[in-house]
Amino acid sequence: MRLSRYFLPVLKENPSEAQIVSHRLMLRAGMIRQQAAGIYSWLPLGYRVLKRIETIVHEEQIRAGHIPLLMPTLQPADLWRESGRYDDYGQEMLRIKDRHDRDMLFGPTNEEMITDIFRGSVNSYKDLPLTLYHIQWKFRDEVRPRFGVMRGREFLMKDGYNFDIDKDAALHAYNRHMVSYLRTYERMGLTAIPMRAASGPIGGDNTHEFLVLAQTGESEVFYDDRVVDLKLGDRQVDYDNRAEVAGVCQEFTTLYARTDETHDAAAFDQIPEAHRKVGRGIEVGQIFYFGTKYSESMGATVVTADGSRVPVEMGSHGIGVSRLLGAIIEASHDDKGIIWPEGVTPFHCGIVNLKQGDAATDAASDSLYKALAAKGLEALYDDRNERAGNKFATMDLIGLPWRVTVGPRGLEKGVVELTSRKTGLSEEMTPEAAVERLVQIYAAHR
RNA sequence: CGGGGCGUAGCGCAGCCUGGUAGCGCGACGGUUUUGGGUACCGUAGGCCGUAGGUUCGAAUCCUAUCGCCCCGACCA
Repeated sequence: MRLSRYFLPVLKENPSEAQIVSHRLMLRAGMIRQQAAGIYSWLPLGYRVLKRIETIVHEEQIRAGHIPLLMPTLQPADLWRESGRYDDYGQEMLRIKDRHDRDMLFGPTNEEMITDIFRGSVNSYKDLPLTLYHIQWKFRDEVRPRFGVMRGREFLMKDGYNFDIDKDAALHAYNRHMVSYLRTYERMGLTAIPMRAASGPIGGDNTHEFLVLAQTGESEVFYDDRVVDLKLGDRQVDYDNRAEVAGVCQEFTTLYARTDETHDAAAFDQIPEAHRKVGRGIEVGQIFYFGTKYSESMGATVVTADGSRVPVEMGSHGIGVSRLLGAIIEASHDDKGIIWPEGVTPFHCGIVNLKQGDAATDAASDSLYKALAAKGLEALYDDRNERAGNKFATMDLIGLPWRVTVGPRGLEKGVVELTSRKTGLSEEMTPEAAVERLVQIYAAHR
């Protein structure tokens, strides 16, 4: 993409309404624009990252054997009356009447609807196990939305629901989600720690929240800091192997890690003092096993091998997709701007043409741009007629992980400069070598 | 929902107390200059001063109401 033809309304100054760093940077980098309290438009740069995150979530869910579908944002109230949550949910649920005076609502979650879909088409144990999920906009009418997309009223969420024949199978689904979530966050360059949590109105007694450590987090967290070093890395997990999946979960949940809701001071004190940490975290996902809470109230049953009919065992699992943008920025930025991890960056690299209008630098920048495209790499080419300082500042602000600088000085020697946003270190090399290096870097993020 | 703050140009703000032709910086646009870290100069455009009502000869300014936004707390898959 040529910057001269793109829509990237960056701001030099901090908008006064934004208090925390991720919100400020998203506004300044031209990623979002607020339309009402807690409701945002996603401008092109923000939309790219959002789509990138969504893609990773999809890929990891599908890898785990889960099946995507798409349910609507608007739901009929009757479904919620059936589960009993229409009255329970309270003011957070946005209630709407249609022209025929029917009660509707903007979905804050989809347990009822997915259960309705399930019971309408699934009757036999032979159709299980089944895990369905979607990535769809939710609306929760928060009393006080804040922190930009971190606590918006409208937000994009992946929510999945497993249907299993018995508790063991359902707990395997729970574990499978934990592993797939760990992979998902790692691909985004995040360390998200599974922490035992409280289940709240959703019910059930088995639940973990995934928290990204950040000073601006809304939850207080207590943990053994050795959990931070746990990594899934390159290992291949067979998602159908119950013991293997359970083993990974065991590995990631044995060390103490809890939010203030479930904190146990006595257990915490058992941790060696050097590893005992209290901090704050951003919740970016949660998994639940809740058994037959919804299947019983809504009549979602299957016929078993012996001919009897039983309510299915269920769980639900969520990832805050739009919130992740804020969480990633909170975890990865400096005083100049955002630092995107390679896995979620809106463009693979930036190209800064230091002397726009100069025949040699224009030609070199242009051919570099095309060479990258030929290798499937998307560059944001700053071809504006601006000062170098302005171009560098823009690139730093929007946080592309790599920048190729093309200038007359370097071209005399036949080189361009490849700079890491994260370390700030630059290396001179031929344009061909720069392309090859970027190809290698991104090979690990395909 | 309780407490506090703020609505004036795209962004950041001054002016309000003490009523009298709406300003500054950045940005945008045109030009000159410049070109390896937000350059300099000249010029131009852009505002029902959130909205409605009131007081007054006269309201961005005083009064009332209302809408919106932000922060703290409470709340929160």
